[in-house]
Amino acid sequence: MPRNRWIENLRWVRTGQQDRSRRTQEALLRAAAELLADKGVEATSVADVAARAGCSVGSVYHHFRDKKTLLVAVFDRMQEEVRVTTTAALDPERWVGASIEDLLRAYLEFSIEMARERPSFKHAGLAVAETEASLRDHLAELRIELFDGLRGLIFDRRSEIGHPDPAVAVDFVLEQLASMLTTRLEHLAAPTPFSGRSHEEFVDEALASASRYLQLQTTSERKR
Amino acid sequence: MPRNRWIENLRWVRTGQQDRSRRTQEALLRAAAELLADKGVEATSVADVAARAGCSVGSVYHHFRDKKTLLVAVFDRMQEEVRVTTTAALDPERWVGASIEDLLRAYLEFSIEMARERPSFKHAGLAVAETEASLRDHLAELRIELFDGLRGLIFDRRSEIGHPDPAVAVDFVLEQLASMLTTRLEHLAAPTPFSGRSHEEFVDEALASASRYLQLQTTSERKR
DNA sequence: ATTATCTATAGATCTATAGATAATGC
DNA sequence: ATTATCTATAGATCTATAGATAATGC
Repeated sequence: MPRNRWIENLRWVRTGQQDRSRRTQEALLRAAAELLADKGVEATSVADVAARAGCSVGSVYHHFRDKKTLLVAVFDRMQEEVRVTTTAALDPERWVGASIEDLLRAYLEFSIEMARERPSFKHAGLAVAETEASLRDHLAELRIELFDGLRGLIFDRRSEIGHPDPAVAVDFVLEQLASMLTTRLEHLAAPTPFSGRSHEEFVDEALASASRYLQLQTTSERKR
Repeated sequence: MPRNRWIENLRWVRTGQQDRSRRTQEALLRAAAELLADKGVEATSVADVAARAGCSVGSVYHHFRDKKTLLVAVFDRMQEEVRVTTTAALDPERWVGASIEDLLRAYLEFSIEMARERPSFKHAGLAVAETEASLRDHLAELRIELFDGLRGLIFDRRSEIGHPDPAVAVDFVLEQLASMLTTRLEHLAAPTPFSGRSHEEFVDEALASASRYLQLQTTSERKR
């Protein structure tokens, strides 16, 4: 137990002073990330991580105070990458001239792309977050940041929306798309009605659905 | 290792010959189900289960060959209840006179009701299934049975559907609703755009969305 | 007599540490 | 001289079993 509440969430990660140290630490974080993605938190032992990183168990504990600290470090790094990417993606400058449908399509396609590049990224994160409240909170903040940003971009274009209550409708559509992405991209996909179909077909139908529900009007329609 | 492949999936659960035995077995299954729902597979030890059931560790191993056999027994029982309920629910006789919207509403409301009654039912099942392929397969079969049944009932009413490709559209809607239910009813719900709103509001919007996407026509519209 | 239960413990992991050994860079 | 690494192992779990003890019902 830490002596006072000001330091109870401080986790010690040693900052190496030799080149060798940084290489080992990097190897450990990388190995841990891969094993977490493959096998989950419980099945990944410190000895496994050390072996995959090509060093000893003792060395792990030289760099990280305990196992949890190592896991938190892995996930913190992942989260930071996501945060930077999200912030850049949500810059309104990037979306000048885009319609709501363009925004939603970009959201879907980018999410699918990310899942293809790093298959178990999200799964590993959720697994670690399950045992560590502070990470769960960080993850929640990230999600809120993403959805707030998207909601804002869409709301700037609310003249396209014919639905009588745009505030409710936009939230509903975001939840709808996020849920379907989760189902579609999750680690071990169970069979679902649409799982046999291609990502392209999925994106098309998802946009058709959102478009009809929001009652989106194209620019030409609004001009009339 | 079993001696031949014909018995390699046979798991031994002793059938008690005394009343006392059946009571203990019942208590063990019940205790295990509760602990699995609360803490997940890895965090539930055999000693925990024994303690909660009010008996000893040795007794657990009298009834179940090993820990996995106990978990499988717990989940098998859950699955059987689900299967019976699903089969009864999908009987076409029950739905004479129902519209597609009635069917979808019933699906949503029943799912929400179930999750309220037995909060961690599904979560526990998925946790066990993750470590046991045969259960994963059973679970997949159950899902397929549910979706095939629903798809059939809806297709019997396809004259209500205005969407140019009803086969695709029905699959898409089922996936959409199933995904959103998963998001909404999952064990530890993360914050989502729509998570602050009531179940009633959710059901209304989900049906509005499905109805617009499928281009459902009411009976009176079709008569015209 | 048979079946069910309990106590106690062996054996397998896994986390974390202590102490010895090797590499680094001022 | 300092920092990083390794080897070996203590201590904490957890699964599963052996053997003794208690309850059941023919």
